[in-house]
Amino acid sequence: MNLEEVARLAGVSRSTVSRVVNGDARVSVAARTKVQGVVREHGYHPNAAARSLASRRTRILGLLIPRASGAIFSDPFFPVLIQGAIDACNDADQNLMLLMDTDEEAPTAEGSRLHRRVLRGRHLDGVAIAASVVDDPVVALLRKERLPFVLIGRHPDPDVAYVDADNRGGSRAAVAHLIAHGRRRIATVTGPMTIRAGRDRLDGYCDALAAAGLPSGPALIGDGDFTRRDAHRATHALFGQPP
Amino acid sequence: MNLEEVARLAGVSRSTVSRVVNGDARVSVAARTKVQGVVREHGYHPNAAARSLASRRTRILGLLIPRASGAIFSDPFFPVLIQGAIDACNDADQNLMLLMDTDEEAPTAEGSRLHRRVLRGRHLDGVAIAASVVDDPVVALLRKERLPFVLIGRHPDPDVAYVDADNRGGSRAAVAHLIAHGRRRIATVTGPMTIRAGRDRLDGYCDALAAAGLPSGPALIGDGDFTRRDAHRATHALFGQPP
DNA sequence: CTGTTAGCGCGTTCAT
DNA sequence: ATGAACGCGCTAACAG
Repeated sequence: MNLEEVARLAGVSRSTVSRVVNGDARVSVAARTKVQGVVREHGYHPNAAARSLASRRTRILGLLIPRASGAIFSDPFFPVLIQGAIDACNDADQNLMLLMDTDEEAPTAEGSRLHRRVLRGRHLDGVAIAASVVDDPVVALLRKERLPFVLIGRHPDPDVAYVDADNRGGSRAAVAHLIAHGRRRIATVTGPMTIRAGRDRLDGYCDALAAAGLPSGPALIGDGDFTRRDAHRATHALFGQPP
Repeated sequence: MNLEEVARLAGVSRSTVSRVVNGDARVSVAARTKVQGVVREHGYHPNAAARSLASRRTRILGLLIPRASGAIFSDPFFPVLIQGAIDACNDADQNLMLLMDTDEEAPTAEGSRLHRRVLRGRHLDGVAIAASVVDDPVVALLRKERLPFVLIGRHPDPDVAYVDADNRGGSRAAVAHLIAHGRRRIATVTGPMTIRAGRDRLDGYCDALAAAGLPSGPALIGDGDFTRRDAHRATHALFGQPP
């Protein structure tokens, strides 16, 4: 069952069927009704490949996930991220392709096998990149290929689009909330200081304390690494208890 | 840059280039070398959509994930599953599309919007279904559409392909290991008895105890629900301690 | 508002 | 071993 057949059965041309299927307004009510009937009756559904070939859009978005450090396992952020990406795609009638490099294959300047297969094959309309390192070669590659992309997490280059949480502001707000409720001795467990989000959250904590004229200091700051386990340990340490 | 251009630059026909790209043996060494040179030099890569349209294969496999109960967040199994699926796809030069129904849209007999868009659009070569309920309507739908699929988790219908862990055997082996190391009073924390894997693991536990002539009983069996939190609670309860 | 006409880029016979 | 020719199913001008 394809456009041609539907057209024949409905007594119109392929173009008209295509217009109906794609919600083009320039179709008479009669023709539209007729076509919709045939479509429903025969369960017609457009072929994705043909559509992509003709329209030059795949309706597929990529989500590139780093393999490094098995982050996808330990960091509870990833399930949330993935679910969010799926939901957003569903809302936009797009599909989500999950991308991750092979074990041995760190991305190089020429691009990995994954890169060649997916990114260069014009398999995607665009790609979101989770947790890339700042000098990730993938940025340069995607640019050269003019494939739209967005980084998840701040990027220094002003020409690179990114989305990020307001880590500093959020942290500041959280601490300000405690202060507003009368707390005067507020501790924090940080993330790694090598990671932007870690620094920003600590900065926000310091912002709020400074604004309220409250003290901080090493005794109130525990080192964490964004894992549950380490947060547990660091919190016990802050309270002067064994873990 | 497409087949046509590569052919022109290499002084051969499109067919020959296609053969080289697809690893067809029936090409002279001279032609092959020449074509490969042009391909590398100009960074040619076949267009996925055109390829799919002509070959009727997309090189995309789907992984259908249930939305129910936010399992993707709480169950550590999903990140592992996803990573495994990606790796397997990479190894087979396939791509992975992640599928999940919208919030409001439980799968019905006619199929959800997701279903229509992806499954019927012949967007996939096949699909793996994670944690479907036994009477999931998706099974009947996929069958009717002749889209290859496999369930993750046992399914009663003998005509339905599935993969599953040997829950009973694994559980039995674990308990037998403890017994072999001299333990005589062995407790377990179960999963929900409404779930096949939960029952099977409890059965395996009982198998091993019975084989060794060791006792079990309510005092040694804690009720869990596969969440970390509940396992924690149940374990404390088994030891007669507050959680 | 509708139909006709060209492609989109590639796989695949079928001759040669 | 190679090339010509057709078709995959659809979108997008264009003309009417």
